[in-house]
Amino acid sequence: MKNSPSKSKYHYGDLRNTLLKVASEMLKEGSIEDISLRKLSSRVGVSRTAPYHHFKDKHALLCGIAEAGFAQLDHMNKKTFNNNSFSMKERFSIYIHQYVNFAKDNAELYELMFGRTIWKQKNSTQELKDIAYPCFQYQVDMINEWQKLKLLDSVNSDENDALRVSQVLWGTIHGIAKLLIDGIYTDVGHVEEICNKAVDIFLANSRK
Amino acid sequence: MKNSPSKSKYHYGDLRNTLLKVASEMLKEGSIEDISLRKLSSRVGVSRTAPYHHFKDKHALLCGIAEAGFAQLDHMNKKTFNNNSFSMKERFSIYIHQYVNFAKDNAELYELMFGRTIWKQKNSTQELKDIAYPCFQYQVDMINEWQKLKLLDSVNSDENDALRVSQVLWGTIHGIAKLLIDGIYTDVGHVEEICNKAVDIFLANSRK
DNA sequence: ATTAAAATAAGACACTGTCAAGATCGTTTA
DNA sequence: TAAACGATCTTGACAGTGTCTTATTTTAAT
Repeated sequence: MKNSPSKSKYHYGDLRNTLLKVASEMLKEGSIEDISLRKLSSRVGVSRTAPYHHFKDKHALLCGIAEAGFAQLDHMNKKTFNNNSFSMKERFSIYIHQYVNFAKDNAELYELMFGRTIWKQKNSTQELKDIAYPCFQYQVDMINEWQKLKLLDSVNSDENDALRVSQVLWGTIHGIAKLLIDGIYTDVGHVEEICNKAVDIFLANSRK
Repeated sequence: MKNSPSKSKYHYGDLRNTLLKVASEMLKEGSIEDISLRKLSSRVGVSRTAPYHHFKDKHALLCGIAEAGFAQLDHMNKKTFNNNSFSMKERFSIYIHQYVNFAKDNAELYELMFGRTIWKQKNSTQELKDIAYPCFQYQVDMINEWQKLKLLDSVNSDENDALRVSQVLWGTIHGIAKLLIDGIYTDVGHVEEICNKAVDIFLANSRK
């Protein structure tokens, strides 16, 4: 009876992925705080402690959700950066808008990916780091390229300058995103204009 | 016996302020999540439900702590902006550095002031709004002034431009602060350099 | 002095994460 | 085939949380 996986009911099947999937759904419906292992378990139709056979603890499960988010974000960035139908200047603008909109449209997921819940405590899963760090790095690489193309300002005498610009730029888009999704910028309506302004400021020195 | 306030023990004295004070201490020792009403109460030496006569709920107490933070931040900003011993350009730079360092040195307090714990849910205390909103506004006002002085870029044709620059700048310093205190920028050592870079970028158009 | 109000406490409830001990299944081994 | 084993799932239990309700005590006001 190898072809009837749902016969026994005791062994769920692919519980790990089901938990991740349903938890992601819950994240879209409500906030991170609303996710409890007990509610998740009961929704999946399994006992409260069943998840502990697939995740070390709740924290590890949250890391698992964030992983998928980083894969998505990374893919999006790469697609944009390598899209030859736009000029580099356009791609830079698209990158900014896309990043902020990703955060806006997936607020709770973004909060999970870049929030203190995961990173503050040092117990971030190794699997998560393996996906997140390259994603971080790719953004730095993009900015390095844009600097080489003189699209972004760079001080050649300082070898750390590229890194500094990266850090400030990332800070900017991350900050805008955070102020939006945390409800401090109350009007979500002018996101595009805010992003346009950010693009202008960072491109300021490259417009002749 | 009106002059011996600590005689009865049943009526604490100024429990409200004591709770705020001790809770602030706990915030400096650990993280926000470590603050529970029960631990706080027992530390103050009072029953678990006593705080409910001075705060509607835990959320209101946290708002109370944040209030003091906003007062402190607002005072700091005003002091800097009105310090005639520095040029306006210097004051701008000091503002940036001071803001980020405030966040870095009071990480948990900053998290409370600008984090989702307070703002995401719409039940922020009116008292908090009355302190926070003017604090927000003062920063916009500063930036407006700097734009009028041509220190920061401004497009006169667009009346919303000043607001947009404000939003991007605030996003930048908020984002840098957040990436630092949430543990995503792992090296806190280069804060000053990052801030310097941010200053450079925003002042780019004003240096002739 | 009596009464009202304010402040504190204790009990209870529904949640939470997670540990320990048993139950059941599929797979491997002898 | 039978037995053993490990992976998976369940139930029970514990400590912790915020907060509601009810009772007690103190202070203030009349």
